[in-house]
Amino acid sequence: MARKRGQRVRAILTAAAELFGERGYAGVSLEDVADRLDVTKGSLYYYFASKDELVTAAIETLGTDWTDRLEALPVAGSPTERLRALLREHIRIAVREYPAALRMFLVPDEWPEEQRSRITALRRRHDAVFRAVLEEGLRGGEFTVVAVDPTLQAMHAAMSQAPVWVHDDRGIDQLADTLMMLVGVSAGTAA
Amino acid sequence: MARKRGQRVRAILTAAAELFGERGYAGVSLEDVADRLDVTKGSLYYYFASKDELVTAAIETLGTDWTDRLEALPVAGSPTERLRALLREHIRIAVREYPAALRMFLVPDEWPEEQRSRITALRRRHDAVFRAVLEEGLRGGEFTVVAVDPTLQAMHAAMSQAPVWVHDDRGIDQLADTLMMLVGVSAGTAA
DNA sequence: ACAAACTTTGACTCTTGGGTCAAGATGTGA
DNA sequence: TCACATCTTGACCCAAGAGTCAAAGTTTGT
Repeated sequence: MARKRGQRVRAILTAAAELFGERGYAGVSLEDVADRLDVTKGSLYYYFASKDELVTAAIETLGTDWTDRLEALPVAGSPTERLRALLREHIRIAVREYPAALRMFLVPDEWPEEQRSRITALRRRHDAVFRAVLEEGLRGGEFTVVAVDPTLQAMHAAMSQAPVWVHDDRGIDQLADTLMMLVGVSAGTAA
Repeated sequence: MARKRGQRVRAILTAAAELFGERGYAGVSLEDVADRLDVTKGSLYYYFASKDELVTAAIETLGTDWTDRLEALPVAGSPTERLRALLREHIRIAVREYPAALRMFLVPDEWPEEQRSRITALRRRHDAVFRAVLEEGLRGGEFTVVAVDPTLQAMHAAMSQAPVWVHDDRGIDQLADTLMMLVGVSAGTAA
């Protein structure tokens, strides 16, 4: 009963996340979402009070899943190894599973105010995973950066757009290695 | 006569580029564009057959203008100096004038073939400016990269998203210096 | 001054999309 | 089987926005 409802909600959120990821907030109608689920628009309103609410929930689900998986990576190894593993995994998820999710996180200005702040919160948690490793590497002298924030922002920007031009494992590794340059670690270096 | 028409068209494209740059394709109506020019929507249809056509032309204007400005930068100096200048100028334009340009360049996926190829051509020309300096720096041993393409892609991704989190001159400089790390040049180094 | 060409208007059509809701369909439990 | 709760539907409302067009306004050349 309550479980069934949960599954239904989940299915809706998955469909919504895919579509909004592909075409952005204004580019997707609730009819589109309903069509993909083979139901009618009215049905969606039984579960969500508005388009905004649906979209917020969809982003939240996607963002939470994503961060969970990054946090689940092994904590062993040097900062260099761990950062590289994080980058690889992040790019892999982006490329393989949410190839179009980028627009969702990319375009906060377009979204209603309430949604914006929740996305920001998600991002912060996501960001913290990378920040922790980066700062550890800095303390240990393993990494060098101009400043922490722009470094993280640049990493995320590049990873978010990766699906546009990265398609195979080699591309994933190359991009991860390229981004390691941002912390002053060259590809050959096994610090 | 023909000149007058050209000026009018340019005025429309400028207004359109600004608006679409701010809020994206779906977020701007032709009424919005008309309002900014103190004319009515019908008037725009005298110059452009459709919203798509207007937007494509606006993107072309924006892209051409942008690349022109990068190409106009002084050619003197080492690759390091020139690349840094390019990055700074690019970020400055993105942050100050076309905060949502990225969005415009991402939309084309579903657009008609003709418009898409024009935009692709723009991108290639834009990319070539950076590629030339990067390759020169590599030949001279000044730069080190994992691979040229992911490096350029990462740079552009970061710069395109800069408007989201960069707001002042200090941020612009920091980001430019951060991106120099991608080619193996640390902030302090004046190669 | 006048006609021809050019430009702008505003009212109009049509479609799309967010949101509502009463009525029907499908369970679920006793 | 009956009653109650849980979905689902499809018709409907309303607003916004793309696109059209005849008529009015403005230039321009002669």
